[in-house]
Amino acid sequence: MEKLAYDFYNRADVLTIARELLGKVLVTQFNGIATAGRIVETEAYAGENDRASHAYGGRRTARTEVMYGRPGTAYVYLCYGIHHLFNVVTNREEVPHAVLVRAIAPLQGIPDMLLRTGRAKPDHSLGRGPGNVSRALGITTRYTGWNLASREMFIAQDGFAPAAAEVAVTPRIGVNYAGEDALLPYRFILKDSPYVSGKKQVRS
DNA sequence: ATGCCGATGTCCT
DNA sequence: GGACATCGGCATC
Repeated sequence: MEKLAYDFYNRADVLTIARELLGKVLVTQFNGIATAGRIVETEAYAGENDRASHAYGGRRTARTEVMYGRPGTAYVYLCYGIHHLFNVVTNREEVPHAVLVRAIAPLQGIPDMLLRTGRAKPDHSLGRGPGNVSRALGITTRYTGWNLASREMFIAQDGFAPAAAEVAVTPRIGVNYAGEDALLPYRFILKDSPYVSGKKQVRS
């Protein structure tokens, strides 16, 4: 597998990056435990002009500072006091764009993912939803600011590339507070993946 | 299948 | 004090 290079993240169009992250592989190797999953759902957050973004209006806090930093770093923050949500910082420095990874299809280290998430058997909930993604991969806020080309945490390409017909675009989840920006088509999913988050999922 | 609820760090008013 | 890029469990239909 080939790690995504700096130039992949250092681009101006966060929507293109969010779309292209579909099918890529997110890998963690913390404490010698290797786990990996294929990204099947992403959301773009377009920084200062996006009401749904933590950086809306150019807001800078200790938490959001990494979004203003180097493209290709991890922005991990705590949501609702419980869930660690994993994002990829994009665009050049000082432009706080990011892509939230909302779901993965588990590829490697499934027994360790089960241990981390307290499940007995793998099912479609294992990598579904941004909180579950981080739990399965062992990602916590201590890894915010980490380079995504590091040995312990990176995104790679293994040759899988979804066709345009397999990709759907929808509004983002859980951003109703963002007014009109909640309607923007900034969420990208692999249509047929059972791991994609959202309301209706029947099979197990 | 749908809905309510509790958990609870960070940021804002 | 309240809202928030959520989740899982339980109650109810």
